[in-house]
Amino acid sequence: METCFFHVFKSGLDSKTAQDGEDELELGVLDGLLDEVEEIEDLHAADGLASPSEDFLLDIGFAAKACGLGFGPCGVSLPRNVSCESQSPGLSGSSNSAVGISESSSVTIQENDSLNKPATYQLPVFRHKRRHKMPVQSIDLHNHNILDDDDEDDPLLSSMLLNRNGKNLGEGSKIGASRREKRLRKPTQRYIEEFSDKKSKYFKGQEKFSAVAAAGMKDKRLKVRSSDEERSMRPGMLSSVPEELSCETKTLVVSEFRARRGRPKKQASTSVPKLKEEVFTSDSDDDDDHRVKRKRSDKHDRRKHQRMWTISEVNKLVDGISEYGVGRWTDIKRLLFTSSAYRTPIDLRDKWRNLLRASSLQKLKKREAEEKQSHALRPLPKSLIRRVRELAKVHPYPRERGQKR
DNA sequence: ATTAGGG
DNA sequence: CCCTAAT
Repeated sequence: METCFFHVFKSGLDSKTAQDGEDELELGVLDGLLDEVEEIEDLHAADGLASPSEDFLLDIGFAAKACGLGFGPCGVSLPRNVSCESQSPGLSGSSNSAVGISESSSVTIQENDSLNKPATYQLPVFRHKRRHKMPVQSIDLHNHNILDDDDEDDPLLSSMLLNRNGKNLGEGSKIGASRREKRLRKPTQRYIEEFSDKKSKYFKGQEKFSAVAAAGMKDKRLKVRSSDEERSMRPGMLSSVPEELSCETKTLVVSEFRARRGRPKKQASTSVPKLKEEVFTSDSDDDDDHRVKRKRSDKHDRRKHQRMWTISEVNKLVDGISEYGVGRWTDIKRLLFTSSAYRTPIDLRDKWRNLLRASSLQKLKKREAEEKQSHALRPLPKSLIRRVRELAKVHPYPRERGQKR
């Protein structure tokens, strides 16, 4: 079974990377299509050390390992790969875009659906309860399951996740119960807040774990919210954590309610009546849509939700700027970032600003000792930086062009 | 509605 | 990232 996946995926990736190696522009063009695949490819482009097949081998290794260990989720890990694999050929093949992604993604989920039953590992008591209640909220629950698997087996985490699921059940219908049930019924909006907070804190404390996970098993799905942690990671790893992937998939799956989540538009969604589904999606999702709820918590930490800019994204941005010019951010967003719901035009501009700063900064610093440290801060490939610098020369950008001493 | 600039 | 002022 694995071999099959491996074969297809490898071939797809290989062709992909081959193109990449040949022409840099090609990459830019292809970038517009898919993020997930590109993520991988760019990773290779960036560190140039790991070969695609090697990387994937690790992935498979992980999947196999998970299966061997008797974790239910193997059914989940694999389809994951399937999704990737099914996308790459389409990508190299023709100019399909968001549609293609959506299709393959949904397929992935469906596959999960069928294979997913054993996905509840480490769920002693709740497992039964959950199965009883499964019928109605099947979709949502499955989402959770996927998440659970993604987050690896962790006592604390899984317990938290458990509570999450439990909460859903509680809301779906009252369940009779034991001591634990006490916890289950409680979780209200308040709890949700608490949870998200705890979650981020927890992750901060677990740098080692995540690092190991990212490096050891190359678990691309391991999602990290706290930006601090990501910054502290080494460049290679950093680029190997495509947050978009999981989010994209999720978003597509729940596309029904997906109207506009998170920040994309901030004006409209304030006084919209909340559907019951929304409750679920809100907790099934990450901290993204917390802002919508207008609570104190999101009031003071504004940049709570941040997505790391992957090199592929930066690439796209630079391409867009060189194509349409500086200042045409809406266009760039529309044409090159259609697949990513987040990343508003403003974000693009901000990123560009930062890029300029970074490039000019790097130009000034030539010390090797500095380079070591700075290397950790910016995994940006030289070619990219070069392009940024060129664009910086051509396009005058207020403030930044002035070259702060 | 978009963009520039600043926090 | 977020917010605000200016277009």
